[in-house]
Amino acid sequence: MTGVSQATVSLVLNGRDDGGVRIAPETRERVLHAIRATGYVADPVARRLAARHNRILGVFTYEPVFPVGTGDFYHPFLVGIEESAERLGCDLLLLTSAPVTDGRRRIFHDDNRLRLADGCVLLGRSLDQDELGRLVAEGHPFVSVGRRDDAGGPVPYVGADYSAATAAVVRRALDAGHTRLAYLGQGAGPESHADRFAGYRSTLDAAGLPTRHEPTDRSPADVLDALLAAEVTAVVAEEYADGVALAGIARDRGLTVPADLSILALGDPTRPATSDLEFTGFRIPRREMGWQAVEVLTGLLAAVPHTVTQRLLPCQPVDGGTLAPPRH
Amino acid sequence: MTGVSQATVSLVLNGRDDGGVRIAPETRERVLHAIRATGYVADPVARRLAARHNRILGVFTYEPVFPVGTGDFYHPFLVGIEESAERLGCDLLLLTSAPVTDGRRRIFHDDNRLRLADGCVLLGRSLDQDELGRLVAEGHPFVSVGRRDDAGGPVPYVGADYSAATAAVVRRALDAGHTRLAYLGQGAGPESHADRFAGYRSTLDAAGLPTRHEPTDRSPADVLDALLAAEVTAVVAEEYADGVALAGIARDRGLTVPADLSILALGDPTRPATSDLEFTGFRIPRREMGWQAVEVLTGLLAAVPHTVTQRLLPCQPVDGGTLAPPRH
DNA sequence: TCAAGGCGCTAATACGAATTATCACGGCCG
DNA sequence: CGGCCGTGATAATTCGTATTAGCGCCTTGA
Repeated sequence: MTGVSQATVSLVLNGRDDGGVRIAPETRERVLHAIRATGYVADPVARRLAARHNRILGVFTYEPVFPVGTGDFYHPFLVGIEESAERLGCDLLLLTSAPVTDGRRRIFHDDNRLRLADGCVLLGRSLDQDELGRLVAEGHPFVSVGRRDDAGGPVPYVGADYSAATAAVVRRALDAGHTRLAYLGQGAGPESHADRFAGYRSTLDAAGLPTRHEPTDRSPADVLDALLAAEVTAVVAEEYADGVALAGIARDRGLTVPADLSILALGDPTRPATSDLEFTGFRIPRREMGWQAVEVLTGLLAAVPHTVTQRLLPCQPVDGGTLAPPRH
Repeated sequence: MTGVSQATVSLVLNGRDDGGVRIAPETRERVLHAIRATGYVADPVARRLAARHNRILGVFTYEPVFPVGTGDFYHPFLVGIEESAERLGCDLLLLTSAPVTDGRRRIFHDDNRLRLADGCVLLGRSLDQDELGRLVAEGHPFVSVGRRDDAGGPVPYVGADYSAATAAVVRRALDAGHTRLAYLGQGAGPESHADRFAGYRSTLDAAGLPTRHEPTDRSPADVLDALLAAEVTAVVAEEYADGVALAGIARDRGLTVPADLSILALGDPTRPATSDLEFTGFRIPRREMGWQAVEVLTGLLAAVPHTVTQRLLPCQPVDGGTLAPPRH
């Protein structure tokens, strides 16, 4: 249309006028006019191949991206991620094609489109250690939402400070006069569980009080029996849903929460569970974690110096009504 | 590593053994071994450049993808889209980078990554007519979630049959004995509104009853006054939230819903609105619309013959408690 | 005896843009 | 008049893959 070469179009298209590049204003105008007339847009694929980046951020979740069963626990993270992406002019590639092998989604498979994106945000309660290690080893830029242990190298993350938040919850129970507290949950496995347990244990240790760990592989009724037998007066529940179940069975037995038993929830519900109780505990800054994850990732991509790539955000305390002084 | 050419690797990588392609089993094994050893994965960008498609579906929303303010009205659509995409082994590209110009997001801008995807799902109450026309004209494969009028050509869509669903709701009111019904809402503009109004009007026309259209640009109080003055006994509310507002003001005036006034809601809430009433009306098959949208799109892409590209799905009636026979 | 085809593989090319080295052309200087 | 420089543009190369037309040798059938 304009009689110029492909190179010239490229230069005009990208508004280049820096070092060494010179286009006569008249020519530039002619090309721009043709671009507008035809609505020409550079093929993003070819562009990416040549330029090595394309402002696309991958989002990989170990759970379905738009969850149904998990009661939308992950939704706020995605809201935050989207808001950041929009602000930064990035598109999001949801890696939904990852096949489920051996009961879990895998990032690396024989047609993964991971590298189509400049970098990647990882989401999920527990990330596969091998895959994480491989991401680190191969130098893929990525950020985990949620703290992760090293995997052959430091893992960039934006997590919630479960340890501090749990410690704060436990201290509130201590302040209320409790001396026999139990931790209800795994307390191990995913970092988020281990961190909570660490916060629980260290606070009680510091207070010189005994700890008690109640696993969740038994029925709530059995758990309650064990707790009562041990004269426990306050329980911190790793999972909101476990707290709800315990409260339910306690009520069935004629016990009142919190008068007879205080129950504290360490975070928002990850499994669907409804209760008319509002639990004392804390709220996870999920949206903010999404924001900052994208921030860290783009910082990584742009190699911005002094970017802190491991961040723990504080959780917001929730008063609720499930903590009361112990009976004597 | 194996001493073979790039072409051979490509052939082995893609498991080609069809027409004309022959690789010695021994060679194939050697290459496969090297691939496994190095964890080599073909660059999806280059692959796309050569193959012209990449199993990536674009998702463009005229509202934020992960909405907060709209009370997650769009969430179920996305759930359906994701489920289909996962089943089909497709990734989703959320076109979040679309800039907002003149108060609305635009698909076409000077760096749109639309063509990176094989096709595109469009979501939103009202799609820009010009952009829709351009998509049709340029032959971009796409599907709209929600029925759309032609835009210089037929628009592929998967919509809800608002017209039929509204007609059914109105007929229920007629069966209950109502003869003076009003339509509360725009009744025009987006296709979804126009369709509802068409269902309302045609049903009353067929019954030989008068129609009454109450716009929403006045306060609920004024609306209620007008309705009572006209001795209207049943109102169909285009928007759930408008129904809630009307019910609220009616209650303030000492009226009872539905004894004094029946209020029917034409679909799920699109704006946040809470009410202790469960409205009689219908439910939009949002998740299913998402499923089928992806189905239509992939049908379009694969040029599957006899694919119906314009589909209207039935809405599910909801009984609720806001319809009662009129007082005499 | 010879054309036709089978065999396993590779060289070359296409995909569409970004980038860089280089070109032709005047004008200016000494 | 030759050399130099600033101009404005382009040819050529690159990115990493998919695809195709052959390569030379050997077997087969007529």
